[in-house]
Amino acid sequence: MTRGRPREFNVEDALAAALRVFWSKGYEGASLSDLTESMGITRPSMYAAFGNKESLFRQALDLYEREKLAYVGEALRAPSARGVARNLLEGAIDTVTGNECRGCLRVISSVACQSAEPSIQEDVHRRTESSREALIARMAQAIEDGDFHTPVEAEAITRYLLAVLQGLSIQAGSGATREQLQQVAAAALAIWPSR
Amino acid sequence: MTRGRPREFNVEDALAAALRVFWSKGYEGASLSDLTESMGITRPSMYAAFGNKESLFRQALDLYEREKLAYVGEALRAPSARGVARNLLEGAIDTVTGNECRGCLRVISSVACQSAEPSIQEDVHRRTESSREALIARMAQAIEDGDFHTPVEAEAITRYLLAVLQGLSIQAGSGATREQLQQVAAAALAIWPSR
DNA sequence: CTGATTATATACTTATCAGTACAGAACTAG
DNA sequence: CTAGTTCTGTACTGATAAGTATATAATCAG
Repeated sequence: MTRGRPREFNVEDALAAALRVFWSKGYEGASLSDLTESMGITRPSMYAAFGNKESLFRQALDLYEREKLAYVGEALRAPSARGVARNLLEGAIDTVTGNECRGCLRVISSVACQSAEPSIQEDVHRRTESSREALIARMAQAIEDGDFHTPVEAEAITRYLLAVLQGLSIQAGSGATREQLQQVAAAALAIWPSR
Repeated sequence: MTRGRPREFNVEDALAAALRVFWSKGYEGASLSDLTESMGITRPSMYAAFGNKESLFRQALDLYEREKLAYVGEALRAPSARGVARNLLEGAIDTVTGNECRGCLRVISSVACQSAEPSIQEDVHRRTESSREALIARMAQAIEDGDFHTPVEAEAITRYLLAVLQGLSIQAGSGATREQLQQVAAAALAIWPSR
């Protein structure tokens, strides 16, 4: 029951193109001209389909989390804290080096939106915090399970692991190769203090 | 022997003000109006004293490295790899939480200059690489000294430590407290594989 | 075929960007 | 004092930013 002239472009494809632009240039660095050119649509079509630049960015973040951060939820289901850490490290390396854009869009956004509208910063912050809470809960369970050789606090070990993962994103964005990042992950896992 | 009308502002103070603006907003997020307002000078005065926005940014980076990254050079002179790691972690926490701006300007710049002029990206990249080379050399020495309990490669352990440090910067920028970051550092040091 | 509806393309709006022209002000050299 | 030099403030430049008005094109309901 669609009335009126039908849309001539595919919304998902256009959103995927916008995601690539935001991923490589950041929210503020991506101009509407950059975006609409990559999306293959005109400016009014973008506004009609996605609202405005901020809304387009949020929808691109949603797509990113659905398509590129799915590994996080799976990683948490590993049977041990070591398995969680290994899965997260491997998944992060895949994501930050396995696409045409380097680095993690969430990490990029948490840094590169410092001068953007507060609503954008809050959105990015909320997403980051929600993942951290989930990882803290998983680590608390691992502590209860007796996974750790040494006494650790759930938040501290979580923030430590997140720091390594964030560092992988930074280094990927600065040109580190997949092999170099795999050595980092191997070093981190070699000293990881749990089963 | 200065001829002509004397400058009415202090160049170092103005540069320090510009540094704070770049630090909090990034290179592209900092507009000339933001900069000159914080510096307390007019636009032509800025251009006369510093050249242009890019040159101002480079000089601000120079000032940042002189004043805020001095701890890196000192940290490398610790007698053991563990001492180097501890000093770098402590120095990083001081720098990323001890100023009115949060995070490390170098890390911020390596992410937030993705859509800036290539010459800026190259400058930031070169500075980052130079620090990494120095740390790799120090770790190679530590390996030769027999500091490490387990076999490690200098570049891998360097990139691992840098990843933790970069993660501290990201988390500071996202609102983590000094105490939270100190727990991360403590966790990293507790499992650090050398004397 | 007609009318309502929705999408498209062109061309516009206002605001802001980095950078500068120019006139006048403040100093030194003589 | 005057002449030369350098800095300051106002007001501008052209380019680009995000967002939109308007006319037209393509569909559906009747």
